[in-house]
Amino acid sequence: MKHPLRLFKAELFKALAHPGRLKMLEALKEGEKTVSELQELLDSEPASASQHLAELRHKNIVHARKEGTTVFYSVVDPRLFDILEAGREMFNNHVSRSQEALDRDKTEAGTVR
Amino acid sequence: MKHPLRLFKAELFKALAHPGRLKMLEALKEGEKTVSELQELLDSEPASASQHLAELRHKNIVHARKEGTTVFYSVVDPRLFDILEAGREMFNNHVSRSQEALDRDKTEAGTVR
DNA sequence: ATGGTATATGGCTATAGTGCAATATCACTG
DNA sequence: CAGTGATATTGCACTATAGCCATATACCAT
Repeated sequence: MKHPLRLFKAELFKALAHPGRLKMLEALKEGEKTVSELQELLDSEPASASQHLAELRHKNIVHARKEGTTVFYSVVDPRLFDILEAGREMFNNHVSRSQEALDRDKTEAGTVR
Repeated sequence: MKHPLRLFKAELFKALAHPGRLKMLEALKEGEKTVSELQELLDSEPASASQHLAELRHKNIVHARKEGTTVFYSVVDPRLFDILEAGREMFNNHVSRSQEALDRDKTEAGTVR
C-alpha cells in the first residue's frame, strides 16, 4: 500500500463526514447503546442506521456486542471523542471569527473616511 | 438550520476525507506554502489540487494570500493539527490491536486444547 | 411466527479526475 | 510603452465512481 496512515485517516474522516453517524457516535460517548436506541436518533428508516453502523463497524470505529437478539454498540478508541471535541472547538472559533468580522465591518461602515 | 454544529463537523470531516487534501494540510503544518508547492505533493493535474484548495477555502479551513501571481495558503485554525494528530494515534492504536489479535491467534493455534 | 438487525438492490445526488479555456501578472523585446 | 510570451492559478464541461436513502428481503434467537 502507498501510504497506510493517510489512507486510514481519509477513511476515518470519511466515516465521520455524516451528520447521522456523528450523532450516533456522540451518543456513544455516554457508553454502550443498542441499535434501537441509535436508530431513534436518526430521522430516517431503521435500515439506514444499520447501514451506517455497518460502515463504522467495518472501519473498526465501533464494536458490536450481541446479547440475545439485541446488539450493543460502543466506540473502540476513546481518542475519537477528542476528534469530535476538537471539531466543536473549531466550530466555536469559526463563529467567533465570523462575528468579529461582522463587528469590524459595522464599525468601518460608520467611520468617516 | 437544524443543527449547525453537527453540520459544520460533517462538512469539516468531509473536507478531511481525502488523501490529497490531507497531504496538503499536513504540509501546511510547517507554515505557508504556495499552490505550486502543494500541487507537487499530489500526483494529479494541477487543476485538481486547485479545486481541492478551493474546497478547503470555501469551508474556511485554509486562508489564501495572493502576492503577485503566486498564492500562499495557510491553515486558519491550528486546532486542525490536533485532529490530524489524533487520527494518527488512532491509526497506531488500530495497528497495535490488530497485531495483538494476530499474536493471540497464533498462540491459540499452537495451543493444545 | 415475531422481534431485532443486517444485507441487497436500485435510483438519485455528490464528488473526483481530466483536459482545455480564461485570467492575471511578470519579463522581455522591439 | 505596446506587444508577445511564459508562468501561476482558476473555472468549466465532461465522464466515472462513490455515497445516501428507501424498499424489499434475509437472518437468527426466542
